[in-house]
Amino acid sequence: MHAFDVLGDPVRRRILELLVGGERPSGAITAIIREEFGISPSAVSQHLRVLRDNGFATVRAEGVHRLYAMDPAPLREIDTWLERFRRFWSRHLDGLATELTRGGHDRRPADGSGAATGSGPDTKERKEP
Amino acid sequence: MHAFDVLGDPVRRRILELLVGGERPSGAITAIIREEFGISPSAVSQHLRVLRDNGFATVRAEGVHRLYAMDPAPLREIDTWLERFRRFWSRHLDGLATELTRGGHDRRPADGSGAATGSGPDTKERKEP
DNA sequence: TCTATATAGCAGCATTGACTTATATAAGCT
DNA sequence: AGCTTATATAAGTCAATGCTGCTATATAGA
Repeated sequence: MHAFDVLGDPVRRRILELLVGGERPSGAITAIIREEFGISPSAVSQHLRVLRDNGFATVRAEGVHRLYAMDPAPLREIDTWLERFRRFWSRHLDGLATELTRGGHDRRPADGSGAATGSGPDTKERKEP
Repeated sequence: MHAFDVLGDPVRRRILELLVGGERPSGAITAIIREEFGISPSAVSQHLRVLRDNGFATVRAEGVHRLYAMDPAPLREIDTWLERFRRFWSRHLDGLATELTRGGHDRRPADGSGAATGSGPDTKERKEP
């Protein structure tokens, strides 16, 4: 599952937001999510699993409780991916306008052979058997 | 469809990467994607639709061609959402360690009543009928 | 040891999403 | 007008995902 897919779910995003404040026991997370989204503890547990399995969170046991903590690694990757687009909104807006108009018309051979500006697909998880 | 769901698909991510270089006709995009992912033109068209419908891209007709361009708005929103997590990896790594340990143990009442650090769910698209 | 609490895992069902194939619309050429 | 190219839409299929309800495991305390 790709990091973006993990973040596609509002419950998982919310859990991460909760973990920004630091470690929390599964039970506390479950209580809040249950109240806000009205889903079962089992469902929450499954979301926690997805977060674990994809490196967004780590767990450690303390007695009966499982303490979840955020692991920023995947978010950081996303941040990196966003980097290439950032020039569209950071810096001066003038620069943006220039980008859009100039790049579009004549810089693209549009024959699809050469490597595109994006220097290659970021992931080829699919097809190409 | 949430912005993260849109980006969950590798084909759509790739298309956006292609659009960073500026406007491109549907045909050119289709050719590249077809080659890299091996999917039909129809499938590509459907991905373009998703990008349009969710504000990631805009189109303008020029003769028979449809020229697609990136619209950075949704990516920017994502960038904003990431903001609250950024302290985990930017700045000095020392700061991170501090965050993790300190926040976890004593700052959380963990009773689920008070508003969490995240000041509320970011989206409640689900449940709560 | 027996019971209660905290949490994870599994089976089954419903929904959603990504493809493919077939068809429609529109521009441009002859 | 009729044909071709470029692109979008419709219908149908299949796999993946999220949820509920049930069950399993483990710690703590009586």
